[in-house]
Amino acid sequence: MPWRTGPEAWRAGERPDPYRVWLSEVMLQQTTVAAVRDYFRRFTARWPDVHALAAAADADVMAEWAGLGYYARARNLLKCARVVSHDLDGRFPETVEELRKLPGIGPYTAGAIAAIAFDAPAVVVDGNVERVVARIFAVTDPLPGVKPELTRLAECLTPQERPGCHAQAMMDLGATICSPRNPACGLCPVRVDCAGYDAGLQAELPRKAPKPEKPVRRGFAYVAVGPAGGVLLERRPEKGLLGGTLGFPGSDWCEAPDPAPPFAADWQEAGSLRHTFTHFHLDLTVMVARAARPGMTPKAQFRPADLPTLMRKAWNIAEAAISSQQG
DNA sequence: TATCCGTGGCT
DNA sequence: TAGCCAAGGAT
Repeated sequence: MPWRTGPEAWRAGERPDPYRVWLSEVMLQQTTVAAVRDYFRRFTARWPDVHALAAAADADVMAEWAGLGYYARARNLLKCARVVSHDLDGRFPETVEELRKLPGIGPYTAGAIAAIAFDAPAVVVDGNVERVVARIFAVTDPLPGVKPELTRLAECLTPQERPGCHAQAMMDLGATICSPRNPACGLCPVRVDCAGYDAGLQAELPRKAPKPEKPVRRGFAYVAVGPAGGVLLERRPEKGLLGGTLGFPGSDWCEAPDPAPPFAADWQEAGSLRHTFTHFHLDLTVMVARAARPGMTPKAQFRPADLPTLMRKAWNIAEAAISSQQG
């Protein structure tokens, strides 16, 4: 993501490709640059422009996104690519208002695309900017309630001149020097204007409302392996947790689930794992059986990397159990 | 306005 | 190593 490495990439006057800006900003929602980098490279290599992505099969995009999380982003990414490709002649809108109408583009992403790709005077407020602004103005009220105030203050700082450069600089400052813990105030170019630093509050801003604790749910997953090494997979419903991703059949996830084998077989317990989602912990018991079933994915076409992380963990446990059974 | 969405890195 | 933490959009 060249335009995220610093202002050098577009100081010469060239603008980054809106398709790449959009793709990277969607990937960067709730996700670090380090986690995104390889995914971005693979997506742009495989689908170099919005028309190519719009023409991709849903399953291919979901497989390429596997492991990155928040799978609604991948579904909305495809919807958005198809609108831009088919209805907008492959051109992304240049205003925040029009960008906001596209699937998966909210206030932050619309502002980021407008500012970075089109150098529009958009107000771009992500978590980094919220932190920088809270510190500069020593805002002590907690998020998320104080977010509108932080947005207003960020707006005051946005210049008419080179707004894209400013947006980029604010996010870079937050991502590097003005970090969540142990901010490097000694290196900070705006320390002399920072009320948070003056008050000695920089490390504890922005304040956040306490989060509710996560309940523990339990569940069973069933990994059936055929004589030739095929596995039984199913695609999850479009909506809800891990929506649209591939996985193993299983039980409900709740406080006390009933076992729910997809068919009768000699199911053996292979092990269990804990996986933490946004709002609960899941203790998953992995069951395995040797069995031939119609509709199995052949061994040669099964790539664990195409699964979301939870199911990849389940596969690792199942595979270890099966290979030790074989001796 | 509140709740639902994953993951990986850090401590 | 287990828990904590960071961080946008949709509904």
